[in-house]
Amino acid sequence: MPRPFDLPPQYDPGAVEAALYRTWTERGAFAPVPGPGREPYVIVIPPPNVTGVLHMGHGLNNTIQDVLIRFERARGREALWLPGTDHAGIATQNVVERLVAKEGKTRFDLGREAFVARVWEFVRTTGSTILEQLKQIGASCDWSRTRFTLDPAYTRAVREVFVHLWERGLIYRGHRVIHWCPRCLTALSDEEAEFHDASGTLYYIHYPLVEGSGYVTVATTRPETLLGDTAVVVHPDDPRGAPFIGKRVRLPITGIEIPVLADEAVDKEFGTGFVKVTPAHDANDFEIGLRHGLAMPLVIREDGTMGDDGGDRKGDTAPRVPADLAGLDRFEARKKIVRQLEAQGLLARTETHQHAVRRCYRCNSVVEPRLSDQWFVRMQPLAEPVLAAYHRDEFRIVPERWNATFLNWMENIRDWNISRQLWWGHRIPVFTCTRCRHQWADREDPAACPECAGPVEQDPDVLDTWFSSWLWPFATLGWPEETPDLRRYYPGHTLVTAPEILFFWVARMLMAGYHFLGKKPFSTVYLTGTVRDTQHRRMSKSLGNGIDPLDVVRLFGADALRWTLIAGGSLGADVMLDPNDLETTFAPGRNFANKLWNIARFILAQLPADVPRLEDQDPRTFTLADRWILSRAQRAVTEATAALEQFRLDEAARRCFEFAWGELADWYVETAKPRLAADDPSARAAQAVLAHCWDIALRLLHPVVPFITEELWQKLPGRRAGELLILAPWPASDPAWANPDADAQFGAVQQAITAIRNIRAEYRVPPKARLAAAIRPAGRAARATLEAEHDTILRLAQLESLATDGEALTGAHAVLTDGSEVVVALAGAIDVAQECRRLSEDLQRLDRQLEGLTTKLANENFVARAPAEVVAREREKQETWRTQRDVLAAKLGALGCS
RNA sequence: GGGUGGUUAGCUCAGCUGGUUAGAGCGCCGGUCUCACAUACCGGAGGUCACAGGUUCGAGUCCUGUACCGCCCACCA
Repeated sequence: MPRPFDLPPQYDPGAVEAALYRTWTERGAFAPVPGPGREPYVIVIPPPNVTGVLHMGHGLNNTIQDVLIRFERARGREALWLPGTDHAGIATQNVVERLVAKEGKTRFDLGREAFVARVWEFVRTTGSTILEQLKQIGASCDWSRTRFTLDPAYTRAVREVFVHLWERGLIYRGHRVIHWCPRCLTALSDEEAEFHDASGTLYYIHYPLVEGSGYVTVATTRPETLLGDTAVVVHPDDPRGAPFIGKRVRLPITGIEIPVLADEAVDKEFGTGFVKVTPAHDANDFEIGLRHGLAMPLVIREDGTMGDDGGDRKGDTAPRVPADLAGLDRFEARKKIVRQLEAQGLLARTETHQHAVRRCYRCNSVVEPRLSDQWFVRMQPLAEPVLAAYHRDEFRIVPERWNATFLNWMENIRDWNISRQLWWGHRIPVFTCTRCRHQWADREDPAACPECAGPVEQDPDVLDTWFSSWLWPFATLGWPEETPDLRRYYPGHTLVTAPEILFFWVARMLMAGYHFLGKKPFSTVYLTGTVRDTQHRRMSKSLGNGIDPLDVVRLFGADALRWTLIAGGSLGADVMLDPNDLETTFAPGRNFANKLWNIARFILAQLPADVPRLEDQDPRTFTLADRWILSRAQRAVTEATAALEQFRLDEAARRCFEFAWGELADWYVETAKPRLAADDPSARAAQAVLAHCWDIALRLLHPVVPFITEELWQKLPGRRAGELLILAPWPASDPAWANPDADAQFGAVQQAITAIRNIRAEYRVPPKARLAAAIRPAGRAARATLEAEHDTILRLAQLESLATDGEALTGAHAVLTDGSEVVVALAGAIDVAQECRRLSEDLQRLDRQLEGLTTKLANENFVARAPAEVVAREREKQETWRTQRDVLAAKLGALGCS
């Protein structure tokens, strides 16, 4: 007799999630628990920007990490998920600069010290926002170990690393053309200057010869840089160049004379074969300039406006930027110069040109190549140990397809520009004596020059943000101190991140790990996909196609969000979400949570306070359905575990979903209802099986949908007080419960029920009508099963009576795959023609299949070459189908069908 | 230019080492408020697995090529 349900029929995630999360944290459930035989399992979070706001990319990435950490925690590992934030130099400075701009000021108005204080103030007030948001999606990080890349201890690590590299000659001052962002006013690394395809214009410009009347024509996308040209080059083998090499040409606009030189770097196929050389504003031209000892005048200033700005002028000291162009933005100057060229008849022609333009990854400004002095790290010595370790299989990348990309970058690694002309970040610990010019890197701020005791000044620049993030796997654990955490939790295990920071971060962490600790930082790199909209566009704020994960949490619950992200996309694949239809996108997860809620409402109403234990039941009281669902549970555990071990989170989620909803709720619960109402050993057996399987389902599903499962697990009777599902052991796969016979027999029962339901639907039998039916079993075994399950079939197919003794009935027919025959009595309702059509369609389909199969089995090659078990399986199938076919054919004959 | 991924039902995707009648969710059609759940239940329709070759007894699955979409890298200005 079911008790009244004291839970509402709808699950309200908003009412329970916050309290559950509080319980987990209060009980210290996220902290790693050391113990005998417990191996650590460590994930370090990719630290979000301290100014960041949670977006779907974070949602995906962190849900994956949470699933993995909860799985390993349940498996008994000493699981640590270490959280924290990144100071994100440029990004954070930009945010605060914008705030300051609202007050009508620039950072220069405030001055360095006041501005940095302002950033700190901002970070202190808003810096934990994104971590709080992570809590809302259920992230089970050990918050007691939260780190920030500008923490004092972390800063010591960064400084130690810098000085260490300096002492080994791996940091040097490079004088070359680097990427410069004229808006952020800083240098950028190669990785920070991203290529964007652009449709530009290729301008063909005449450079008149100084002597005589001819000219050479160059092609360029950047006419404004001609002010800084110091040569024209042509390939030495290019016959077009021969008459001009060694001659001098006159720059348009300024009239400055420059030489025509030969250089092999020129591509003869492109443009006119003549290339203008602007050594101070183009990395290639810089190389050419070096080879030929050219002057390298800077003609674009740091802010992107035109102007003489020094450079390596050598003997060439004439002003290069005319007064009417000085101070103009480079793109304005381009237009003006083009007009002037046209006016002077020096613009030969223009054509549209597809090319790639580098833009600042933080503000999207077009980057200006610029001759400059910066600090660089020599990367090759750091890369080599990582490559060697890669080839020893010490770590791996999933999905594997990223290996080629990773290797290509590592094998062609370039030195890393680490200095940034910013104020927010780790100040570069390089000091210079203003008296004797001695320069050194120091772990402590020196009071005076160690050489001459003269006054010292520190390098004004800060380090690239990534110069601190690359230490994340060990600096967060206390390195360079030999802390217990460092000993215990390094190396870590799984790193989950987006592929776009494979070079920025992942590769460099590997290099730092091997260089400074001699060991890998993690064993597996899991590269996630990208979250996109239905048009496959990356979700971004600027496109306005983003979905706020917190909106989803509010509308559908954190589990719904997690479900869609995990079950919706496979390993490393992009996840497509529809920002215009949140309902459709997230309903599956919400519906599933609600389903679990209602399964629980039912089960809880069936279970007494002292839940019968499975092992206390007499095995003879187990029904076919009991044996079947226990067998399915065993399979679910095995398959879900295997899938998670292979990082197939989607597969695990779907398998558990099928177990809970498709197998447990749709079939087992339905078969068990009448037994549960009784008070006898069979009822107790059903209760024990139900409780057991439900417990397994909740444990299996917990990593993906932690809130609803914890909430429902708390309601299960018979647990020790205070136990938490998050800390409950992962279910063991007990092979003793595997039962292929039960699988097959229950499958036959399901088929019989479905066949009868099918007939009812086709003949539009009202659901309330109870019909008579008969089954003629195909054999003795089938008879035994169907007779034993008589009551189940009767109830689930809504029958009045069910005969299994071959009683003749008039009605609608179906033949099951084993040849068992089903007849549903439909006295007046039967339309013989319709019946003939239904059955003959079945027969035709079967004949088609049988024909294919017979051909296959008649093929000597197949029988000889296919594995014996495959052949045997096909023979068995043929046997079954023949039986089914014969029964169908006989039935058609009996009905008098043509 | 090099590398790499995708193309399976109207939509979003599974389909792992080639071997049952290619699956799921959503949507759609028909029927049900059946005492856990209408965010549900029952039944159903819907796919020449992008295209063309090839390997094989057998190909959605392996190979080659083509087309389209995407991502990464790259010093043709």
